[in-house]
Amino acid sequence: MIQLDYRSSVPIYDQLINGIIRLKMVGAIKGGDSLPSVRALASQLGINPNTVQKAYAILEEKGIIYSVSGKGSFLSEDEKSDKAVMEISLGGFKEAVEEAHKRGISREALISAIDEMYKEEIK
Amino acid sequence: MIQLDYRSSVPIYDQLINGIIRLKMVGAIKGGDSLPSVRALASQLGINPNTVQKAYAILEEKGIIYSVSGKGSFLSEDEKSDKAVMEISLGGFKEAVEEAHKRGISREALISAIDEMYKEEIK
Amino acid sequence: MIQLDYRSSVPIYDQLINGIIRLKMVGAIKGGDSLPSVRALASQLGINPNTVQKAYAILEEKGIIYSVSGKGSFLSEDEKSDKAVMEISLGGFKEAVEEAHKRGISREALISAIDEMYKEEIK
Amino acid sequence: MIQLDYRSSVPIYDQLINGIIRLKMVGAIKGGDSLPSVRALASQLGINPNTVQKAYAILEEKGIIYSVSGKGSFLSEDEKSDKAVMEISLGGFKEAVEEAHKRGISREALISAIDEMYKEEIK
DNA sequence: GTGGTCTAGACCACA
DNA sequence: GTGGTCTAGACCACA
Repeated sequence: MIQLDYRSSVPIYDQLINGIIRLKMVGAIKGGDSLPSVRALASQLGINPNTVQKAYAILEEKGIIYSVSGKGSFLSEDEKSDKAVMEISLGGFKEAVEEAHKRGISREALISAIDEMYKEEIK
Repeated sequence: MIQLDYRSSVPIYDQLINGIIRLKMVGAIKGGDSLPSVRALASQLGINPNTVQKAYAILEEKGIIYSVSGKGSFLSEDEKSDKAVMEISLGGFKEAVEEAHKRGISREALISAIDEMYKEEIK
Repeated sequence: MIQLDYRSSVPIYDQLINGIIRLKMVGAIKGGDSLPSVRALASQLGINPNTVQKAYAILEEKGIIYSVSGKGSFLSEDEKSDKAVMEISLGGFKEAVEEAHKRGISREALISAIDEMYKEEIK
Repeated sequence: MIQLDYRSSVPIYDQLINGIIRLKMVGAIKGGDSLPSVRALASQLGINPNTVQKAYAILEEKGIIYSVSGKGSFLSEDEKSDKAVMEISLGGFKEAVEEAHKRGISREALISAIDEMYKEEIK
């Protein structure tokens, strides 16, 4: 299930993208699986179909899913998809590292922050 | 000096905040130092005074700077300030770690990404 | 045999039309030959008979095939058919050339692109 | 100026993308130039701002333009942009060549079609 | 039913 | 004013 945070400044379509990528990363869904239809997911989450459409379109453009008109949307199975998923997953993290680096935070400080968080199972 | 990227999707006022925090982190400025006036900084960077004002207001709210009417703005000296600086600096990073963790990315994968980036001096 | 790509954004009925035209272009089928019945082709390809019907209707409209009630569908034999086949085959290509020309791409750039692709046996 | 064909099956946002790329290819606009605002272009063309927004978003994603909130949209100046423009420009043409190849049309037939069209200055 | 496109119109952050 | 997001709702081709 995808959990949306309407109060977040992160756009809903981005949260959707993240949610689907997360489901793939943790193995809840895999290549070839069909995704809920645009309308079904929209009504299930209580959001507008256009918003789901936007998320699906971006995922398709990245090669992570493919959509067939009149049939539905499916998770891609090829390598390219896995690579794209990994890239996006690490993308946000890398940006954060870059930002931290710009602020003069040392490699060690970052690693100890990670250790601390993983030790407490995050938060 | 603060370098702005007008093409970035990061708001200018956020870039300003980041810039001032960075200057403090790397020791270029320290507690008690005076900051340029809103107008001076705005004209120096060629941006709108409102934007500088917004950045200063947020920094003041966090306790990182303080303003004295008719005198100007100054970097705070107390511990609270240092903590706030560190918190903001690490804040975005921690969120990214949490997101990565949710996606099932291992601690090791994150650290190796950091190592790779610091080795190449970021990017 | 006609190979369908269900993931393609090109409609199935268009792929069918392309497939039949290709078979004629390469000489695998020729004027007078009978085509599989709508139902037979549909079941063989695992698609909806409506889709095959649509493809046949368009081919008939162009004069490339003709249907005889109770007998089936056949490839036309007259010149008009050959011309239509060529026209359809080159149609999309000519549009692309026109578009490229509008964009200021030179004749030479187009030809070198073709050479490159044919050298690598396309893609 | 960008000419739209509402009867075409090519989506309006794609026609917009093509139009802007064409203007860049022929040198009518160049790196650094500002584009009309989303709203201005929409009202000028008599279409919905969302449609222009979609075109701009895609162009930005390809690195061909960049948008600054509150400022406007601008043509990128870097090499990457030029490469993307060329790629998209030739992209449609290459697809057409591939399609023609699948249909068994020879390299020579394609080239003679090009020659014919360029001789008559297209159409 | 399914994805894709488009309009009309609102609201927000930013400059 | 400017880009960006989102909703509500319509219409289309396709299967």
